[in-house]
Amino acid sequence: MKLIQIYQCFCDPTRLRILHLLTQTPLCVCHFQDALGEAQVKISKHLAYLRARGLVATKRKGNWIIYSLPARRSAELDANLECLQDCVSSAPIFRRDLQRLEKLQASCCEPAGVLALEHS
Amino acid sequence: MKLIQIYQCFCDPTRLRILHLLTQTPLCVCHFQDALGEAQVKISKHLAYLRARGLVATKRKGNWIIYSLPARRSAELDANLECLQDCVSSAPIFRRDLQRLEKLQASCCEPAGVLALEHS
DNA sequence: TGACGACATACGTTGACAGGTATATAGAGT
DNA sequence: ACTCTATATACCTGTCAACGTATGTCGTCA
Repeated sequence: MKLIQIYQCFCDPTRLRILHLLTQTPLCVCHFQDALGEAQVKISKHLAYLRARGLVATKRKGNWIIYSLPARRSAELDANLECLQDCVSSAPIFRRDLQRLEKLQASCCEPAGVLALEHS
Repeated sequence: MKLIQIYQCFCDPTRLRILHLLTQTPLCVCHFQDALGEAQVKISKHLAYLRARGLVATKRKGNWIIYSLPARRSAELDANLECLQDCVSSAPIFRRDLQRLEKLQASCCEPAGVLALEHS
């Protein structure tokens, strides 16, 4: 049951924060590290978890690996991501993540991560 | 984070089926047993799990214990239950659960379970 | 080719949870 | 008081996931 995998991915705070950022823009690992303030291993393993279940897609860009929501998503995933957005928009942790992300914009892997939308 | 608990509850197939039935009507344990075709222990433990996290409420009625969605629900819970409904309405397992439930209606704990809506 | 940076993976530990078997509780009816 | 029925809980086992530490991989650039 595909739905179950979605909920399994959703039931960890770190993964929820990751997915929340991804609904805004594709990102490389170091952006997640900085925006969430978590260790590289932790981020990397949660991303692998999400990837194994098809909730995120990857694309290499030089030294960096850009994570994004998959281009073609199931109706279930779209519905739940939207629902997540609604539930989360007011929560302080998620707002803070977003704010920190915005302050990073051009720092780390340059425009690569944040502007990947236009390039792809 | 309350949201996490919702997703934790949602990430097991049996619990998902239970919640799906509860969006239709309050039910006693034996109704779940029959509709889902699962053992009493299994149902009972998943109900306890849901109850511990506030996703369901209970009410004693003679020999039976009626489970229902809590009267006052958080916005998050409501949103996710609605989303679940949308995702699940076409899935065969869930349809089958509902059909089996309908055939049980007046059998087990009489009107107690299914009609609890009107009594409360 | 060698070093460095970004990211992934192996390994070990710990804790949570799913499932089953067996047993307890609690109300109803006799 | 005893019994029956509905439901819950204790205990055990296996699995999986979270986290940290250490190490591997793979591009890039000199």
